[in-house]
Amino acid sequence: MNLSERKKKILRAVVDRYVETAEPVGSKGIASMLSVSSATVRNEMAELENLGLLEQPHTSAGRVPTSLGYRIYVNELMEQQRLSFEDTELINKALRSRVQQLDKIISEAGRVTSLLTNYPAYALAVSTQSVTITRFDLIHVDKHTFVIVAILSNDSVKNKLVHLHFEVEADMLTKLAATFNARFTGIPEEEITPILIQSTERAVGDTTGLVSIVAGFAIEILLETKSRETFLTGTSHLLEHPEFQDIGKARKVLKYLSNDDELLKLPTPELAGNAKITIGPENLAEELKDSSVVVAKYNAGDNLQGIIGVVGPTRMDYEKVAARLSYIAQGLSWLLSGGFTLMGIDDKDE
Amino acid sequence: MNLSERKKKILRAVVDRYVETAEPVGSKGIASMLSVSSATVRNEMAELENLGLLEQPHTSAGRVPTSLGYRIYVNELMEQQRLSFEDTELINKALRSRVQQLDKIISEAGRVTSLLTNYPAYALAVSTQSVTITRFDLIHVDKHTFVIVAILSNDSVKNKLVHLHFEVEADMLTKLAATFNARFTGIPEEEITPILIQSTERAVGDTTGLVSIVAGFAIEILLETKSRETFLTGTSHLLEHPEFQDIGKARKVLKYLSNDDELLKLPTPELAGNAKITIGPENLAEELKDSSVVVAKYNAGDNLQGIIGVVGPTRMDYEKVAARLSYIAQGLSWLLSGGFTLMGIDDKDE
DNA sequence: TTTAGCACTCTTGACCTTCGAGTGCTAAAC
DNA sequence: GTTTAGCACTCGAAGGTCAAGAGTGCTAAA
Repeated sequence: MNLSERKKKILRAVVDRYVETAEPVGSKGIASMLSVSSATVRNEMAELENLGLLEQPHTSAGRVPTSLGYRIYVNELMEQQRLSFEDTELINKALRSRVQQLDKIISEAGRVTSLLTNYPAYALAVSTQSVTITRFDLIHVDKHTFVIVAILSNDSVKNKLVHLHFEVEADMLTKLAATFNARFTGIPEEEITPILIQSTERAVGDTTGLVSIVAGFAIEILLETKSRETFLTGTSHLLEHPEFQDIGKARKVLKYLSNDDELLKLPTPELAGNAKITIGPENLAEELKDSSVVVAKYNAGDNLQGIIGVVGPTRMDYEKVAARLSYIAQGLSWLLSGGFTLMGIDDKDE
Repeated sequence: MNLSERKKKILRAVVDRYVETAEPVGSKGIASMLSVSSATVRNEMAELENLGLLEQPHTSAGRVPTSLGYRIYVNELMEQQRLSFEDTELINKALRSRVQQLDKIISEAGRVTSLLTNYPAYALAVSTQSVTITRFDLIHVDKHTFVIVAILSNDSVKNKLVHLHFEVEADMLTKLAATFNARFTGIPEEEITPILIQSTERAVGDTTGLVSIVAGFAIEILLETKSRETFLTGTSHLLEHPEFQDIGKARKVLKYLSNDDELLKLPTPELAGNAKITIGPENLAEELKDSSVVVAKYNAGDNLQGIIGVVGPTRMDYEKVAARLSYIAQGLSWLLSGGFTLMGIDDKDE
């Protein structure tokens, strides 16, 4: 869109002021900022309204940006904001927490996102590639107990402690592990069929159900890694914003966000680190037609990537939110894919 | 409290009706149920009001139960409700889901609780006893890779895949595991000191940092099991109830619930399975003085117990909520402490 | 092209009125 | 002594009116 410099300034001023005050902005306030008269501003505003960038809630009110107006603002007027030192420190600290479990880190990232933006935040982890088991180990603990350890193709490791009501020898477990390594590695969940299980039972001469136990575990963890994890935090922030004083609206959005399946359908940016902004009616979901979504992608190793995002009214400080989100996503990418640390060693900085 | 039969009937009727309609109940409606005149009911109601069990929002309105009124209702008038077949089936199905990870089961229990009660639900898992590691195994995967497996005193198993930038022999890992089993088992996190780590390094002649890696992992998981897990679901349900049409109230409660630390302070029932009800001002938290909390405890083995609960307005169908919550808590206890199943075998009923 | 001036529009909040549900009280009935 | 019919009374909810004020569009002058 080709706007004169003055129109750009006015649009920018309207957006900034409306974001701050949540009230329609009149020509007078803007006029003083540009040192022109209010009448001039009114004329310009009328043209911006014709272009579909501004609108009036009613004839005798000030102007409010339309979603198209926000779009222009985001595409052409917005600048890359630098984060304050306090903000980056807060983010770094949250991400550098001691517990290094994947889902803890991700949910923590969601928490800090919500904290820094004052909007509800969600965080997703999505595996992009089908996972298989690359190795089985069976550890004999005592006569009635052993541990199944499975190493997955995405380098995560899963385990389960099994109590038996019959006895089992370490030798038997070693043999069984070898068989599983021969027959059950490198195959997806769908190929672990009852037929395979039965033929394996015959092969090792198992009548106790041991094979079923281990195979069942294999199925379970493969299914589990397929499933996506979602975290939602800071929902109460939604109610702080005047556009959600209408309980009905707030409820609609909150309900939508509580549904994990819907969260997975939300927009996804192509590039990691860069924030993607979806404004009002640009959202596919009916429930979000009045809301905006800002998301950023992070990479967590070859097999996993994820999204963090916030949801709020279209009247949102896109500059600030996008900057924070990008930073957090970049931090996550770094932490999860490259920045391996020797645990317990480099955290003397607490 | 010693009430005449008729007063009990009237109190019960007022509570039931108010729970249903959310509007102050007048003498007329009650009168028809007891086949007396409205004037009689009015007299009785006036006495109930003197006793502090009912109150009027304003002079010319019907009556509403006070928190004391609800308390009497819960203590003396409420009956044990049986769940419908549909409800029990729904609960069973949710708890019997395929993925058997502990936190998944617990969060799922929260989800179904919220679904069945139409209130926000929370679920906590609290370990009651200090956990130690009972056994280490180090599995050699390839020259640069191995897996640490630690079995804990509460029968859970933790692991981590470690990539090294130097090479390591299987023999070394075997030796290291033996050392850790000798020195690091049965001790709490506080006793894994830098001094212990250094002396262990000298004992096995480790200059590569391997000992630090394994010890760091031990510290991490011991810290992690100490931390409590909380899950909150169904927050949007709160907004469905007329007492939370006031955004300010809703926000206060939602914000309170979003704080994990606060959730841990909520009331705890003594007996597993039995629901405990805390009404309005009985709650210690200022934020919940207008709300009620119903909680039930479940046991999950010797070392772990937890709470599931719902939060809603004092105008709550305590009978229904308490029954559902007890059932879910009992189901969880059974599932997590006793009812071991051979995974992947007994779920043909899907 | 910009600006001062002015009539016009529309929301907001204050204030009033009406309506009706429900009450408390009194006196009569059982 | 208890119950009930009757009636005056109270108070909130809903709707209507009105004045104030913010902001606009338009016109005509600078």
